[in-house]
Amino acid sequence: MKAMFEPVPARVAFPALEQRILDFWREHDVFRRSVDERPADRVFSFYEGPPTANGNPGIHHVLARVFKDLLPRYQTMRGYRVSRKGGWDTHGLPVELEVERQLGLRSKPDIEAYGVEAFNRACRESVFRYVAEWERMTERIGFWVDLSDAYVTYSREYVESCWWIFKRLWDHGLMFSDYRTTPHCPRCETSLSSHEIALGYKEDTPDPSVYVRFRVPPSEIRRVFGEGARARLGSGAPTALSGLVPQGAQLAFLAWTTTPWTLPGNTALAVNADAEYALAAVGDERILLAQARVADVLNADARTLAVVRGRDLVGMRYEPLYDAGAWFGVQPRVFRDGRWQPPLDGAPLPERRVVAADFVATDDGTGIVHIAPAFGEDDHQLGRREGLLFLQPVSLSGRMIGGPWDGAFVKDADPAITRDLDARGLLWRANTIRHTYPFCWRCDTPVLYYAKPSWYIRSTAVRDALIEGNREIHWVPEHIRDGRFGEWLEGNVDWALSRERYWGTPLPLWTCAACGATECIGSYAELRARAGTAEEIADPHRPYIDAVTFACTACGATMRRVPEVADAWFDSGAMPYAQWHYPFDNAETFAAHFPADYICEAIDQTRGWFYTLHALATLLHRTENWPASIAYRNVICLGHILDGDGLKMSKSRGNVVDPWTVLDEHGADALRWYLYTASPPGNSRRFSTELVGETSRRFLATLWSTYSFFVTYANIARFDPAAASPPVPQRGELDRWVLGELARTVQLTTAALDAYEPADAARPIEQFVEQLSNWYVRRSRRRFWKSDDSADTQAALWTLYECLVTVTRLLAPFTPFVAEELHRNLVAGKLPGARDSVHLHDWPSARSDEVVDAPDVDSVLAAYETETGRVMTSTQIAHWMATLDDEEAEAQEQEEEEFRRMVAIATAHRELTHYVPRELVNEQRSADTTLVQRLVSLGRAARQQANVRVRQPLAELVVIVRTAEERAAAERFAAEIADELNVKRVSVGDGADPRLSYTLRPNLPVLGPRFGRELSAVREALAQADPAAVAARMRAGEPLDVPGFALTAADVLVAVAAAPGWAAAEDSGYVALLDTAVTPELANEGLARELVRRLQELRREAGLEVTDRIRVAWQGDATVAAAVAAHAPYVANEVLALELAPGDLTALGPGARTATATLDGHAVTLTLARA
RNA sequence: GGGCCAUUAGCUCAGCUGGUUAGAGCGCAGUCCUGAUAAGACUGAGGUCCCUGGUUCGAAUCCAGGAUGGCCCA
Repeated sequence: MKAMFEPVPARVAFPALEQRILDFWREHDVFRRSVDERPADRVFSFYEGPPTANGNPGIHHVLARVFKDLLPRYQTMRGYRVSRKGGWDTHGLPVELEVERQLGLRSKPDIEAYGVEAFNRACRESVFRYVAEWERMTERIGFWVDLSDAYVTYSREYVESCWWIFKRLWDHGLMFSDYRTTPHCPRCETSLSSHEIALGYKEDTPDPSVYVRFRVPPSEIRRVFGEGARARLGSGAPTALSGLVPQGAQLAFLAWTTTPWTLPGNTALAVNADAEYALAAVGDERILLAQARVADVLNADARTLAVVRGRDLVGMRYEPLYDAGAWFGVQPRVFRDGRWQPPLDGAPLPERRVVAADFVATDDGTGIVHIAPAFGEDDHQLGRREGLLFLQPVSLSGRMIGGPWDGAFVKDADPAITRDLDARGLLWRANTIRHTYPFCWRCDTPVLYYAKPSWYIRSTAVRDALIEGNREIHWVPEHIRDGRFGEWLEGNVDWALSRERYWGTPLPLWTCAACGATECIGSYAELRARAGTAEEIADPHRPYIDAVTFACTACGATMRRVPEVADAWFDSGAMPYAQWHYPFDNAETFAAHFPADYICEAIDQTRGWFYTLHALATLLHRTENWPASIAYRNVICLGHILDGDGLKMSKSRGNVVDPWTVLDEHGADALRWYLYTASPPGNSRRFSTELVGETSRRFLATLWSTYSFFVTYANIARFDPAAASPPVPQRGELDRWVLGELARTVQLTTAALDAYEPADAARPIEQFVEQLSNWYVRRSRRRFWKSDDSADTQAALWTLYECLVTVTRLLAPFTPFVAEELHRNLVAGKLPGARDSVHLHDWPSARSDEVVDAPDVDSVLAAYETETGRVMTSTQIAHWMATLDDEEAEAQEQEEEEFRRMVAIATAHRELTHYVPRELVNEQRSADTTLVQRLVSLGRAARQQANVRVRQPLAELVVIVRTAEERAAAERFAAEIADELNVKRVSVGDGADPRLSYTLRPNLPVLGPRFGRELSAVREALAQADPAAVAARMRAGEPLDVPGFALTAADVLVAVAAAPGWAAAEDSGYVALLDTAVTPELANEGLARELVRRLQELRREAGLEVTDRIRVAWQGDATVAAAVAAHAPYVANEVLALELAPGDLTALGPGARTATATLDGHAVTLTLARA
């Protein structure tokens, strides 16, 4: 007869197993079926944050993808349809940089010379360079995502959806252009948005730290410090300043900067109006700087001559470090009426002067800030407010324009400028500081702050809505919501959108050079109509789109597209709409999937994708009656993977672990399980291949060996899962215990997954498998294969089967491969209604089924439809049951009838709604088992102390527990403890035992609240009391005799220890006392067990099957003979011997196997042969 | 300079709202058990619960300050 289950080897190579499962999924189209079989009107929406495929995937990508995979698999099993549309992020600087490297281009002029058309073609070809690697990794780790239908951000349709968004924002005044200071990458020659800047900060960056003199001209010295000049001191008393700067002495403001290259652009100095500034004398020279900085900045011999307020310095003029005219090719500009414009013809340029600004602090530098409106953000604002001169002697590529260092990169000009100032006596001090400075997150070039025109999205207009919407988002970990993300939203600034680049979504803005009019185009049809062309827009990218022009409606001149493309983050934020080409297509699909129920990325996306999704959803919500103001409801924000030294893995550090080394060695399930269980998802985690291997051995191998054990004995016992299972109440105590643990595991795991806490969901499974293997199976071993009671064997097999099948379902989202393997052998084809894949089944539900007499399913379904007019599928029933908990059921009493009916249906469909009755959860039973395990553990410890092996039977074990309930439990489970510890009798001691000594400890949780401050006195009194007497009164239930305090048994804890002569182990008040005396009778029995063990070993050495019967011959001394004589039936039964005879070694004929051994000090020769 | 997170055994991590003697897995040492046998169990060594104050009868836990690391922002 063919075995019910395929035999399972005790060891397995998981990577090879996983390959077979992958083949199975592919051949049987399991992923697609798992989606399509779920009702189309029950959508769980998942958004894939698009990765870029122009680099090799690393272990951190695996991390994100396995967490992305988990919840869609789970929700599918909960009855939802979870379509998983893949996506690829294809635009942006990373792609351009890669292509520049390939083509040997070094700058934008190089690209222009090479040709934008060819360049963009190369970009398009390069974005999928590693796509095969990505697909291979994605499939290998079991991330189910539909890459065949992935959205591609460069596609014509995707770009058009982006245009539609731009148009909506434009129409509602949410896009604008302004001349502003933005972080600028001089190599990429484009702006970086604030979230990009956030990616590139580097700590400990060395930069020059220079203190520079800004000389005050003699005329100005005379004006301020000459005859009759006055300034207010801190006290307010007027003090004559005249004479403090002698005739002919030099006077200078001292300012500090870390960017000498901005000094040629200096047009003002800023002071804090309220701060105190010192006029200090250093030799003959006079220096002005913040009073608070004098000690740090000036030499020790400097003297403070006077102190004035910053506001007294405002308006003072100083000499330019470099004359505006010295910079050939640089056009001076001015701020007039708050706007940046060319100077009026013939009008003098604004003079360099001192201005007041709130941002000036006096805790570093000199309290006097060098202002270059062409560079810093604060400087630019100040220039606008104060009408300052604007000089920008630096090109967009970061090179000096004109002057002595024409063409030098600014960072290279720093030392030259410093030397020049030194030579001219203008340098006070120069050295190097280390601070945090932003670098371009892609090309690692230091970012320059640089004023230039840019396009913006007015996200500040919806700042409150962004914050409001964020409250509705469930963040894991929770602190991100109000912490990192919330604070980011609070400090929201307008989104600098434009990039002066090539390979990106072109901004659909056309401007008229003649009159300045701007139009935004929202679709290709609109553009064709506007341009009056019948020709389709085949490719919306540059340069083709730049060629489309049309006449300005205002003045009739030609309108041309602005040169910029969009920040690629805009593309990613647009994916909820653009992935479906909404609103041009798929309006229903979009509506069904917006907002996402779940997204998941690493924490570095807080200012990236998490933000752009949220920002665009909020902005679009502003423009119309949008379905929802948030783009996602639940988000798991993953911590980074760190290397063994706790450093972030990154390509630039070269410490990236190749996922394939882990996958090939330990397999995807081990890696997945490790990532889920190692730490909560938000924590950063150290990673090593060894840790994954440990997971594999500890968890997967344990599960596998339990599974292998089951299959071995189920086949022997002809177990048939299609037969009727024995009712749980008729099974053994151990069975009911393990099923209770199982039900609790289902509850815990389900609740944790519903809360988006994968680690909390996985850990109970791990604990359950451990208990299943190391307690249930171990305790039940004999029941499986040597039971005289076939009903008991069946009960054990059924229980283990149910546990394994349910664990398989629970594991399906976590470790989809091994779950599938077990399902394929244990369930598929073995049960009516069983599916060929575990991933097509429903999630186990832990709820009650009151209705036992289930009517025919079809008739119930029909009746349900007739009565309610609604159609119910079995999947829906399963979901309904899984989500409805008791409270809800009570609250919906009016639906009781409907509930009952559905329970009936679900019960009839038991193979679909895999079902673990929650009544099985029995806290008492769980606690009892924990107690038994604890006492057994103590018993082993006692044996260890006495140095008596477990195989040697002993007469008695006395256990002592702490409470009456535990006492009852210990008595009830005495036989089990005796069996596990190989003792003849287990008794429960009461502490009065003379073999014990006592110690008393106060029960602090009880006493603390009652006595508070007096507690130490109580302790003292207790320490003085006679422990044995107190213990005696406690047992008697009398008030305790502790002077001064009325204490009862509940107030005191008694610990006991063994008196000499007994082996004892104690832990937390639990005691195991072992009678270590070995009588000749016990020794005899111990020897018999030694014989069994040696014979079993011999069976295995002989390669016998588990069920083979044997004949045994033995030789030994009188002691051995006595042992055999006393225990022959036992020995024969244990080793399946039909014959157990003393004597001749060769009597058993050829094929016999012989071994000699010294057992318990007695020489024995054993021979066995197949019967 | 600011924010968030972390800091518990050699390593990776638990430790709930304060309460008895702070735990697990791995590693190490030893012992044992076993038709689950290249598994498993037990015992042991290994801890300043990052530091300093405070609150409290009592702090790994709460509060304040600091240190170190990671991330983020300026």
